[in-house]
Amino acid sequence: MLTSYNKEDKILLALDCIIFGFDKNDLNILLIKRDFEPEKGKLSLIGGFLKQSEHLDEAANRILFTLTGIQNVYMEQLYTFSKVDRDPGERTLSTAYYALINIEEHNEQLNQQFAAQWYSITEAPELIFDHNEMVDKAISRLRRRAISKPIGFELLPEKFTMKQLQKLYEAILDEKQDKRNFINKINSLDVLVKLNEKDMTSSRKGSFLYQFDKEKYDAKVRDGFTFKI
Amino acid sequence: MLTSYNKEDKILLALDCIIFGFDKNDLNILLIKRDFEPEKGKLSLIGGFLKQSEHLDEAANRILFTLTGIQNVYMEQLYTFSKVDRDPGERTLSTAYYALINIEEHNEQLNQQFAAQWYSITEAPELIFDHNEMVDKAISRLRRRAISKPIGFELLPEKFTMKQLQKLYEAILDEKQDKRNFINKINSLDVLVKLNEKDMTSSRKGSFLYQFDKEKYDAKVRDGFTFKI
DNA sequence: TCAAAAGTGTTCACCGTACACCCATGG
DNA sequence: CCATGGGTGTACGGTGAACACTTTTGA
Repeated sequence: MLTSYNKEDKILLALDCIIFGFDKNDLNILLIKRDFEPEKGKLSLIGGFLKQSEHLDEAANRILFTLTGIQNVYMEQLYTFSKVDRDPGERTLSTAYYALINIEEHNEQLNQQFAAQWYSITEAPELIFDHNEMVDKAISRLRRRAISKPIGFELLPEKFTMKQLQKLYEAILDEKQDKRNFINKINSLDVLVKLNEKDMTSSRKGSFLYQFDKEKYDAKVRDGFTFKI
Repeated sequence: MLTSYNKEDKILLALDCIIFGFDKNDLNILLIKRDFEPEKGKLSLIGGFLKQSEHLDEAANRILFTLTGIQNVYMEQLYTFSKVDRDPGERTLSTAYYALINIEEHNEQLNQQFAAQWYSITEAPELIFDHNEMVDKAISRLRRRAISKPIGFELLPEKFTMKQLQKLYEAILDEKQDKRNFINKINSLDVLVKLNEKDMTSSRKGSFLYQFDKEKYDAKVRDGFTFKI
């Protein structure tokens, strides 16, 4: 029947995930020690190969789940890397995805069941292949997204303090924020619910907890609102 | 030697180009009537397949050149599309690229040697497969890029009038610009050279021609400047 | 009572936006 | 001399940035 594509080359398509987590002060990424050749023993992003009948988004979720037990998190396709010699083992392309996860919710299972470990992006460990390039691109993308879409909350617990939110944005944007201006800005966006509940772990006075109100945000967006930090 | 990847699936990787041109008032894209199955006779983006030992960027340039005779133009990778049934002929992925070209410089050869034809993006012709989705994504990307990077000039002749530049941005952003504010903004960026030369085709008085000064722009960027329209 | 973090408003400079008239020229 | 598009400046409101003191409470 359809024969027109027969002469074309088929290629191995890998998929690598840049998994971001936020831990009090720093943006972290999840890395594993590669346990097979080539480059066995070196640090690497979490990755795998696309299957014949699989959407890239599905593959990204499958690989993430298989290697970390994590599922149902924010993921977005980043870029497809195709340097001919990027993997010395064999010619592969790799489509990179990045994910945002709440570290607290996933830490235990990660440490116990899997070899994955968190590294601060400020340490910038050396990775195999073109994975450092992937991480750099992911960080830039995250920066641009985080100021124009409410995705930062994916990195925080459900309930968080203003201070935590500020620290998060300072880590993402790599620049200090003015406390009052930051809070004023967040409040003017009017997409958080202030809870009648305080976090008492950080001070005697305690600080109020907030929650992102997705319904309110969606309604405002339908009404022409744009999130902007 | 290295055998660890052997069991993985290999997949056909296509590449499609969204080629933008600007013609007086409208943003156009270059399309061809597909002359092979499946979907023979329908409108399609310009595309081809990635070869085993080829970088995607190279492939994009090769395909563009082969099907249009165009080379050395601005191109950027957009996204990799992977719906399992996106091509009814066979399972393929497609990485989309978009290109910006100066229509005038390329029009003749296009019309004569190739089957490619320009269509206004406002007409939104129906395309095969997921190509409409690709075009939509390319337009959004172009919008975001054009206001933060000086790529719009790629769509204009080397020498252009302020009016042409304004029309271009109106077409890209799909919104009318105020003449004085637009010119003020452009002038405040200070990256154009005003030539001692007028375009006499549009009025009795004639309008001055300008040129983008890439050296000046690069120098300013090194100095912390960011282009912003 | 004191140490430590939480919480809270105002002022000012700058930028984006709205807006209308004169100029130059060829026919 | 007139019709046509080219070219120019200002005033205002809103937004972003700088900035310091009071409150609460557990030890």
